[in-house]
Amino acid sequence: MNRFLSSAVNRIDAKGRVSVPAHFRSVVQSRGYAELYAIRQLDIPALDVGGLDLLDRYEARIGLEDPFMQTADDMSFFVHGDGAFLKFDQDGRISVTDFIREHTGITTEVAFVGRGDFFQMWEPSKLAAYGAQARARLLRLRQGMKPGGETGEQPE
Amino acid sequence: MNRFLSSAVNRIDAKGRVSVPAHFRSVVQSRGYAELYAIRQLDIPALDVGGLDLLDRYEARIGLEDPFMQTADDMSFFVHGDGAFLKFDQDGRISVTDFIREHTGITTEVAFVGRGDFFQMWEPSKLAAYGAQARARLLRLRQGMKPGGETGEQPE
DNA sequence: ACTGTTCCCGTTGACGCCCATATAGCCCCA
DNA sequence: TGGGGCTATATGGGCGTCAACGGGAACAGT
Repeated sequence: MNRFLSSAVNRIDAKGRVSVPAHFRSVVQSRGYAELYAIRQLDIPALDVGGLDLLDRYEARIGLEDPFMQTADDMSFFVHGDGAFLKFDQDGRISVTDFIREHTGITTEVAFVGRGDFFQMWEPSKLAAYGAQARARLLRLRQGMKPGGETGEQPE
Repeated sequence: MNRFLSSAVNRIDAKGRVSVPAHFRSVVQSRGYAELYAIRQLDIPALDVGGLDLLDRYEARIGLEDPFMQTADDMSFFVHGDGAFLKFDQDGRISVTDFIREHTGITTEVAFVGRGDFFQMWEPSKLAAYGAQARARLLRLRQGMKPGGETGEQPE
């Protein structure tokens, strides 16, 4: 399977390196990503990491904004100017730079979370908190929806 | 028969493995599932396990949302971040990882429950409790009472 | 020269592969 | 029809492989 799926927490060693989960590495390879590109999430202390096609997604988002507005310029600045490339060493590890630490609050451990076409890096406790919120939002959504929808409904 | 039906309880061995019931394995094979996709239920301590079409269904549902809204992000977070692939060993066993244990409370035994197009994994006593509640809800319905009345216990 | 990065090696623990055993159900055959 | 053996399933365990991780040494940039 070549989608980023599931999550894992790995430790950062004394030299500031962390192993990217083996499953994610194989996805990276099967997708033919030569390098990984990381972008800071706007309102969330997480990094989105993926191939260069990750940029396409963000550029599509920018395209929805009025190019004369400040928002579009801010977004463009953010996406194009505030990203970084991550390089694997021979053991499949990347080094956790200040670029990563500042935005995420990561110190000693990194939580990797699959997101389909990309994955995220989190500080584990912040991930847990955010996950609980996301879950609560989905539950509210489900209770507000009419039962008997087709595609996404759980048989219950 | 091509559906996941009936239920069984199997033991987890010292290495953290558990046999998937042979009947379920034959359904898996007849459906041509190469690997199993597992996802945590939102508000119930159980895992839904099925083929890739289960994942496809969820992703199709996500595709209906505006990809830049919170809801789409929450759904992807849930489907991809709270999902995982399970691999059979050659004897038809899967290993019970922390991913499974955390959400379900499974420790020494696993209850497998057929649900038609997928099956579920439960901690046996929680399954029994949930089954009793479900039965009670159905009974109240038949008697013309409102479901979820004051006598109902919360899932635990 | 110093600091940070990259390469390479060793250790440890988890997991997959393979084989063994026990038990229960089934079939065959006398 | 009763008994014996065969088979399939669940389960246990030995062992090799690989991923995560730690650390020494080579290397490069300042």
